[in-house]
Amino acid sequence: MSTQARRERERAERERAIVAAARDLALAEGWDAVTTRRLAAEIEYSQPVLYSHFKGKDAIMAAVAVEGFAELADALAMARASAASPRQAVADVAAAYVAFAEQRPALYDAMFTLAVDLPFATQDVPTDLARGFAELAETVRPVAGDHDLETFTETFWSGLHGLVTLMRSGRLRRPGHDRRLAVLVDRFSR
Amino acid sequence: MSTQARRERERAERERAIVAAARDLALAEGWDAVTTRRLAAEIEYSQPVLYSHFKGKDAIMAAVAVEGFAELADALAMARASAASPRQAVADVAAAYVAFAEQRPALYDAMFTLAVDLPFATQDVPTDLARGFAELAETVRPVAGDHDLETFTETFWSGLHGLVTLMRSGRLRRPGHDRRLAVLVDRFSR
DNA sequence: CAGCGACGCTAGCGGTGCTAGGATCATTGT
DNA sequence: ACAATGATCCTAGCACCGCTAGCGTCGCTG
Repeated sequence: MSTQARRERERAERERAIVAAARDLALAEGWDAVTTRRLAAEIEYSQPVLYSHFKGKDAIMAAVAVEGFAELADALAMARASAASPRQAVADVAAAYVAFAEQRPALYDAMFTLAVDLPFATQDVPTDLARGFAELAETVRPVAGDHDLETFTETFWSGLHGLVTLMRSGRLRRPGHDRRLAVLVDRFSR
Repeated sequence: MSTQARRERERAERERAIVAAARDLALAEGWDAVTTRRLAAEIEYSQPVLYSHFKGKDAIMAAVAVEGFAELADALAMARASAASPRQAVADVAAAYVAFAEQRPALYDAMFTLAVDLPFATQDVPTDLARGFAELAETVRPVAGDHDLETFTETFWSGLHGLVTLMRSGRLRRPGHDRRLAVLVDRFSR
């Protein structure tokens, strides 16, 4: 009976290895470089093994994204906790959000621009994603005025997301980024 | 000598047909359905002909995107011209921007999320794109306060872009969209 | 120890963007 | 008038993609 336990452990370990390999490869060379063949080679198994763990490549990307949600939530929480004032918290959290997206572009893509098939605005959204959103909401709560907090937070989030994606895709030039972020924070700090 | 003129005319016509076919196919079935083979079949030529007109599929998408810039600029200009007040203009232009993205999602994708290789923040940006940006800038000029106008416009644009992309990728629910847009407009109207 | 079931492999399917090479046809020079 | 030249467009194919069918092997169970 213990051999079965070992097999299950090995299987879980292999699943972790798949997600880790996908994540590392995406961070190093972008998602285009993450093919099922390379992934299989990386974990030293054959290609079909991937499909005994995940429904397809999208599901693997979704798993990577879920890991990213936890990291982002942590980063936002840390920025909020160490801010001197509520208004400063907005600026710090915004900066942390943008820094996360800039330092882990592939991770950010998996979370917010690719892999559409993971639950977002439904009932069972990943808890770490909800945590990140809650961090944003608590951050802007003191400056939301009489706006609906959820709506206000979503709009602020959209502003951050727009800045990140437009800059990373070359639609906005790198210099000026700090000023744009400052404008956004200013507009959402009343 | 006139036969050469005819050939050039036919060639230009064929190039227009390629872009039109790509555009129609993308609008009808999304960019995933736009393959070089289907495109070739659509224009009733063989696949390699595409490559005598464009460097690759990305270049075809870029051509479609450039057409889209003209449409967007027109839509924004019309919204701005018919607005009753400067503040109303901000709301109307924002609504026009979002409506454009919602009604022509494939076109919007080509313009702002895919096809990275077209000139954006460089010297020779497509004139229609510059026109669209100028429309945005003139719209927000009365409400920009003492912010740098270009920075202010870019940030407002980012907010719109974020709303559009997050909603279209399922990260934001459809209901609440109007309220989010209202919050954004409110924040950027002083 | 025989039978069975789970597991992971090889091989392959239908598709992608893109290109090499040859055939065809109009234009040009003699 | 005819041959050489050049442009034009097609067939065929390359290397790769995500994904799957089917088989062999190995270990557990009766």
